[in-house]
Formats: sequence, structure tokens, C-alpha cells
Amino acid sequence: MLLSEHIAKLIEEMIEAGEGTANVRRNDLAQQIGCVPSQVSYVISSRFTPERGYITESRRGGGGYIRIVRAPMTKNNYLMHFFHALGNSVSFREGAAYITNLMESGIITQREAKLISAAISDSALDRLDTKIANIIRADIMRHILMTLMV
Amino acid sequence: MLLSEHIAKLIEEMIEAGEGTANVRRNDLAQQIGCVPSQVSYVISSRFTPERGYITESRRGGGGYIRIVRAPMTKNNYLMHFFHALGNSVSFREGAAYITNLMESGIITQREAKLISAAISDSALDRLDTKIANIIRADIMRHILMTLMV
DNA sequence: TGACTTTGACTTTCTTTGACTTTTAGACTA
DNA sequence: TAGTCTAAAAGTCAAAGAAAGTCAAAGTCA
Repeated sequence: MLLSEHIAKLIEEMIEAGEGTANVRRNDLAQQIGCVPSQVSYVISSRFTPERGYITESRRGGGGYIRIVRAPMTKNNYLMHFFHALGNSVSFREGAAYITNLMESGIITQREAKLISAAISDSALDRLDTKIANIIRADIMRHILMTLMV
Repeated sequence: MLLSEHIAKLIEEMIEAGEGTANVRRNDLAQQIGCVPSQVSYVISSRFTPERGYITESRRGGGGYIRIVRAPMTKNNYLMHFFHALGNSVSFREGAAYITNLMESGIITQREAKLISAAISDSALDRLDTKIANIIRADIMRHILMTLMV
């Protein structure tokens, strides 16, 4: 397995064990895994993003740590959050991250997730110039989110 | 046998072995076959298209891959019917009619109907010229239909 | 001729690493 | 006690590496 995926998995387990929050000691974790510390930073900044429903907070110096919290949100908060977080241009990758998140938080079913994913996929929009596709994708997602808010 | 056919065959076997999904490592496969990597891309983009019942997804960089998923075409005649009936340009009114139809025949839920409707609504696509919007709408619907065929 | 194939150079995206910077708690001094 | 020093963290950033994507030119075949 890829190093970064391995690290992500470990952190997820820590979050699971900690009922929603993990306290990571960057250096320790890196040493335990056998990688450079900044690799841990990389994984956290690329995987545990607000977009995917995580909030992080950290402290340097002696006794330093990185705390990762899975944001507990209610459905509408969640949707509002996404609605606002959504820029007016969204790549498929970003969009897919939002969708995964909505699914994992139980707001949409797996089937709905697939359906939305298909609607905003690169291939569905591939007649459009990438820039425009990203804008249309954001429009579509915004409309979908609205129907979910009820 | 033609190189591209050979590659297509290999990939089909991988899909078979993987019960509907193949995880291709482009460079490895190319090396194994003895061709340039982009040849693999070519085969995938010309043969394993949504039109032919495949969905692909990929990732670059370390640990990259191309995943090809076959949506079983035998699944639903109804969907196939829609899939084929769908022109390559669809107005919102036509699209909405299809959706209603799908809902009434119990293939999608009311919520899903609303969601799809939002995705292809005139207002979601109103940045596009009407003609183009109709084409994109057809693309989106075709992709959605594909995901339902599983 | 025209559609499909093959190739390879170049681009973009994601990962890994390591050197250097900043922040902080705690120890040590005056 | 207040101020300063120090070592222990985490943060930042750029370079190198690893894959897949793109595109156009050249080749092939019906």
C-alpha cells in the first residue's frame, strides 16, 4: 500500500478510536511508520481537509500535537456548509470529495452519490472547456444541494 | 492481431477476473505488452467508453491507476430503452418527461427524480447557450442512466 | 481518401524527501 | 519573579520522483 494511504488509514483509526478526534504527535507517528515527519503533514493537509469534513488544530514546541476532529454537523448545517464552501468553479475531484462526505454523513445514499457523481463527471461534461465545465459543475451541484435541503 | 485489440482483450480479461472491475496500472501494462503507455490510454478511451457500458476513473502520481468498471448492460431493458431513446440533445421539458417516466415505473425514487431534475434544470445550465445546454443535458442524463444500470 | 492506430514528446497531478523556519514549554539565570 | 536560553515540536517550501493525461505527427488499412 502507498505510504500516504497507510498514514491516512492509521489516522482514521485513531479518529475512530477517539470517537471523532485524534491527537497525532507528528514526529512519533512518523518514526513509528518510518517516514519523514513532513509526510504526515502532507497526508493531513491533503486528506483531512474541511472539504472532507475535518477540522484540524495544532501546536508546536514541547508537547506539541496535531488534533484532527471530524466535524459533527446536522444535516442542514452540513448542506449549508457545503453550499457555501462550494466555489463557483469546482473540479470533479473536489466535487467527488463533497459527495463522498455527504454520503458518509448519511445525507445521501450510495446510489444517490453515484448518480450525482455521474451528473458532474468529467466525461459527462467533456464537451465543455475545462474552465467552463468547472463552473457548470458548481452550478449543478448547487442546484442539487438545494433540492436536498427541502 | 492488432495491438489495440490485444490490449482490449487483456483488459476485458482483467474485468472478467475482477468481477466487473479492472485496476489497470498503465505503465505496467504497457511494459508487459511492450508498447508505449499512451497506447493503453488510447484503447481505454476508444473502447471502454460510457456508451459501451464502462465507467472509468483514474489517478496520477505515485500509486496511480486506471479503474474500469463495467455496468452490466443486461440489467434493465427499461433503462436501455431510455438510453437509446435519448437523443444527443434534450430540452429540459423532454428530460423532465423521461424522469417522470422513470419515477412512475419505479426505477427511481421521487427524491432521486428531484435530484436529477435539479441537475439538468434550465437554471443549473443557464450559463450555457440553449443549444449547448441541451447537448450537455443529454450527456448528463446518459451518464446518470449508466449509473442506474447496476 | 478517411477512419483508425501507433508513437513519443510534453504536461499535469500526486507523492516523497529533506532542509530550513517558527513556535512553545520548560529550564536556567539575575 | 521576570527575562532569556534551549530543545522539542510542528510548519513551510521547493526539488525530485512517479504516474497518468494530452496531443499531434506518422503509419496502416479498408
